[in-house]
Amino acid sequence: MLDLKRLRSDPDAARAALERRGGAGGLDSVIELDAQRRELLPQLEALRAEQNAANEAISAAKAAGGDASEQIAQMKEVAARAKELDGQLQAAESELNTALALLPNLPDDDAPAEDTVLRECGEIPSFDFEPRDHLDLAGDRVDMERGARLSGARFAYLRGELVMLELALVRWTLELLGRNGFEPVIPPVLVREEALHGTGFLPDTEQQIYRLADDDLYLVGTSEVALASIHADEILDADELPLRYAGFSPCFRREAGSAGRDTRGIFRVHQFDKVEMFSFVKPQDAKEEHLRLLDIEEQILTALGLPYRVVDIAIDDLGASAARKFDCEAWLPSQGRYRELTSTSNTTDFQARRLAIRMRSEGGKPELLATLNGTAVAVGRTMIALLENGQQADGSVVIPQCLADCGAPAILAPAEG
RNA sequence: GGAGGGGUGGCAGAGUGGUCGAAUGCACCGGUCUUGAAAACCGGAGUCCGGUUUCCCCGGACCGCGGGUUCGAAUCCCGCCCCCUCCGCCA
Repeated sequence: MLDLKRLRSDPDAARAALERRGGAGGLDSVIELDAQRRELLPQLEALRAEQNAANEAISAAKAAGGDASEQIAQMKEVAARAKELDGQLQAAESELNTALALLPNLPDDDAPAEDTVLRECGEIPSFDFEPRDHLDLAGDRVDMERGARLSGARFAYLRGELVMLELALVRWTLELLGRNGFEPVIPPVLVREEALHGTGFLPDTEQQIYRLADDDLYLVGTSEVALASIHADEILDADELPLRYAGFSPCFRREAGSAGRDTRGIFRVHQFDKVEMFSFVKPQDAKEEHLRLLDIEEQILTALGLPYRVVDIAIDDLGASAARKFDCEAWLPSQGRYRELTSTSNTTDFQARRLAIRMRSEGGKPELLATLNGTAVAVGRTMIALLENGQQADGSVVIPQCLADCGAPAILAPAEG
């Protein structure tokens, strides 16, 4: 959510920023509704003041044993008018809130108009054989057929050695993040609407989200939702910032509208596990923290021996809450191209405002802080990259030593059959 | 799932229709006293929204959240959320 005061005092700057991300249409109605509200509010407050004064007089009269029936009769009318005004005000406010919630975050000045590759790192492997894709390499350790039989398309059983690989990957990642100040968290993945609204996924991406039929709860598409909400309605001590969390949880996405895309294997599935980084920082530290999250993502990819590139994401591809976003894309030999593995966003005060997360500096007033998120490891996609880049001519896969040290098999046997 | 109890300021805890934004205690921040400290005493202090001579004052809102009754609601009524206890069930 954007700062209404800033929109009011400098609408042109906001309009210019919103136009960069493809339309400032909603802004005008916000400003109009705000003006409406600001006209009604003082009227209502004047009536309330009148009521308050009368209430004092009435109770004084009654205490003195006098009669206040005339004044009470008068106040009846005032109360009726106040009620009517209040109705109008609430209608205006609710429209205003809806309109305001539809506005995305203002993009960072540095966010580019086009996707921009910042760098390519690591060595793209060259094979003296035709590289297999992850599904061929995994065999029935990624069991799509039975997954589909159980739950439908885009679901899979992960089996055998790959389970141990996942656990090692998660363990290794959480330890690395722990050294970087992130507290591990396993959050609820079933959340109320407020949490999704607060993080900007609603009303923006409804069609991507699973909703329970009987319980006003939603399955999260990322633990970002739960991590952001961990401090909702709190005023944090500025001295204890930054606060960093590493969430580990399954993620659920409907993938509506992506029919026919990435249908093979587990690249795009309805359920996957992910380790997510989330930071609460002072506003002035947000950009630096963003680079820090990106750096950790790169450290992870580098340590796993995966060739990757970093993309500065175009303004029109930013999610509603992001002011700027970097993706890390790993090289997939079977596709001969880079594909998204991780992503980090600076959401500035957009989520903090919606979730009412503030900080207080020594002796100061509460002020909004900034939130940032970044993928540490999207397990499914990372395993794809590990399999495909680590494959050998016989179909076996060499797993990085750091993961073997955490309990992964050092070498995955060739798939059977 | 059944039965009951409860959500009040940073914490504890009064308050069941009328000067209640809210007693009191603790904690906190000033000040007096003291060589210094403690104690004692005096004073201050919440959040949000408007206005404004922009933190100086004025108005409004906030006693879990949202409605309702009333001239007037922390207090009465309804719905929701959360916490606790007991029973049942369960990994």
